[in-house]
Amino acid sequence: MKITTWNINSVRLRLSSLARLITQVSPDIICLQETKVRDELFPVKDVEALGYPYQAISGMKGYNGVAILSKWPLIKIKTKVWCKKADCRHVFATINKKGVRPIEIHNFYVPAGGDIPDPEKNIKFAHKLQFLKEVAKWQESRRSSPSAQVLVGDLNIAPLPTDVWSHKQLLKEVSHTPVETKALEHLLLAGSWTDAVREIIPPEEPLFTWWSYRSKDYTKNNRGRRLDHIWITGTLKKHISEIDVFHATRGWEKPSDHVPVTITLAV
DNA sequence: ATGGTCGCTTGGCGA
Repeated sequence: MKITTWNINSVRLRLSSLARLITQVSPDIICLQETKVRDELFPVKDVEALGYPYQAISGMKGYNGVAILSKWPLIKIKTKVWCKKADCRHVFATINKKGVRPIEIHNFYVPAGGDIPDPEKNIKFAHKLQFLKEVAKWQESRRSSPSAQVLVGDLNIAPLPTDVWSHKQLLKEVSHTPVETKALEHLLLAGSWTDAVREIIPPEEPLFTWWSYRSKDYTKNNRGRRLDHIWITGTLKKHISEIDVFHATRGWEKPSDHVPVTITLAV
């Protein structure tokens, strides 16, 4: 089972990129973030034609939006409201493929948090921390639920020193501040998750999934960050067969600033 | 230290 997560930054603008990704990676499940489209306008038919008839979508006009596209039936589709905002940042469902045990999959788009890493001065940063706190609390309360779970998404935090181009220079930048990386660690522990990507790619090795648009040539200084994650529960740990960060998309025409990350599970 | 670029919409916000 191949599961891909990708912050696509507008699903309508990048349908052809999605098609190209599918040709090259052929995932069973694709989790998108920043779809930026209301559900009524989601390109359901186009996505069906690409081979994904089962879709769990949660979108709004202009901002945010998440979607799970699947080759296999999705059951128990749900969304959650966090921080009392119905801002389409979390959709989850159970993958119900014949002959495979059900896997619950969570797709998150964590608030980016603005520019100033101080919750007193920056309401967006306060929102980000509150969001992580609420999700962690929820995870603690449902520890006994499905044993096979996957959590993916744009978590907007690069936790390890090797998840950013310069640990030292980014310690005061939103996405890599200690308060955020601690909050993410707390969430990871709260749900008893394993960082599947770092199980395969050694933590010593720099690894990025996002490069800012605000640079002429992203390859030149390689100033990236690992903001996109795949976490799994313990029972799936022994089934990881591959992790792929599909860097190529960042060099495509009209790229998203994030690249897809894929896990292959031998289930 | 600052500004740099996108996408959704057409002025300005969010990333």
